[in-house]
Amino acid sequence: MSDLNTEEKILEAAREVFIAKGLDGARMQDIADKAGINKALLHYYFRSKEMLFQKIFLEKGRELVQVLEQVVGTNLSVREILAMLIDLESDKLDQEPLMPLFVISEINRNPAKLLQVPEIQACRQCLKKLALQIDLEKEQGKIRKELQFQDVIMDVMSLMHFPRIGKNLFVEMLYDRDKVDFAKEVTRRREHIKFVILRSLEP
Amino acid sequence: MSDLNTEEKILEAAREVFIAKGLDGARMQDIADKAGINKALLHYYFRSKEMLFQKIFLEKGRELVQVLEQVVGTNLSVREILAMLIDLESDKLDQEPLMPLFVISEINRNPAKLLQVPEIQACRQCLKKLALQIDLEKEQGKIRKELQFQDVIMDVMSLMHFPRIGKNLFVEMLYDRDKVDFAKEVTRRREHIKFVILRSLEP
DNA sequence: AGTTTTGTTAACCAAATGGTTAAACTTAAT
DNA sequence: ATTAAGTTTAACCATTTGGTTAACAAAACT
Repeated sequence: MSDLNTEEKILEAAREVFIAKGLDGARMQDIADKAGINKALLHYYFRSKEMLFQKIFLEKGRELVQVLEQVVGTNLSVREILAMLIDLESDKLDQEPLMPLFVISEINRNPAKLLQVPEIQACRQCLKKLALQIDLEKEQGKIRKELQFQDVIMDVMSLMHFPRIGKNLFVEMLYDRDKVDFAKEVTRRREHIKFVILRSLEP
Repeated sequence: MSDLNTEEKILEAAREVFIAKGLDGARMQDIADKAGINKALLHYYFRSKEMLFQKIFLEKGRELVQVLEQVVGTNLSVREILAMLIDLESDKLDQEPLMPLFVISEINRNPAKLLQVPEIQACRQCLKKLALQIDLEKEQGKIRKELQFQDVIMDVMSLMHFPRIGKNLFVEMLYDRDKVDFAKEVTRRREHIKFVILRSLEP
């Protein structure tokens, strides 16, 4: 942390605190402490809590749809796209598993924020392409006719994100709290998710 | 609201405010206003914000695992149990789609809270029964051998909860914001989820 | 009817919190 | 060396917020 310039130190601390506590729970003093600087510097660099928060929220909002956008942009088959999506998204989530919970929580507190992430509209466009590709493969008999592309996307996102954001609950309910290595379980689930998703495509 | 006694009015208002804003974002004054009473009455009935919150959190924590516990307690086949779980849980979530987001967010802010919901331990026991039933049906060749019971549970919960808590994001990304009836989409998805889950069991 | 208990309110309080200010320190240009 | 600009800090301020108090009202009890 100490080898970063002040602005980056603040941003890194803000990421941690906002993601862990949310906008309401985050304290400017905590961010300053974690960054190892005086609280007034936060305002010197970012004017207000709201503006600092906005920086982080937009950044993480983008990240949330980035992989999806990236992977749909390729010219692969639907099955290849989905498998790639699962792998890349998993890699990213392993770094910051609670990031989607942060973004979704904040969107629910104030849905208008969502519209300030233009990448979501861009992603929308990309997804239309995927919808076409799915229609095509339906015609070719490769994908079951009843499948809606919205469902596939929601399925993949759900299966990847929800176990991570609900980690504590699932560890307590489904595993032996002291013995389980949940990170390993999540890694193992990659193949399971691919299996479930790809099977759901079969005609 | 006005036909309830004061204590129930407070609890109902607290449910709404805590679920919408979380512990940190909730204001005692907002709860009092929504209940139509003086703020001091909140403390008269529940001593502190923390204690009022605890009441709601425990109640909702219980509700989150209640259906699972109830349905696993029956003597049905695994497929019947899962189909029933999806139907009952959907009915409940239609009433309060953001409740799981509330519980999970608060658990992440303070994981120790989780241990104060004894129903989760009870649920744990019930799930062992389901695990045995799954093993049995694996022996009988009804379920694919590689399937782990933890995965089925996480799959069902994920597919049901995540689209609801991410509603705003999904509507923006996948649908025509102005035209879509997301409630209808969620209802339609019931059958889709059953399909995906039941297919994932097939040997 | 009178008295005690329970319920309810307005006014108030102390702590926390986001934000400001003015001075001090650092760096680089002149 | 002097100045000017940018950076950093301690002290301070105003507001919000959870919580308290004391007086008042309404039941419940005698």
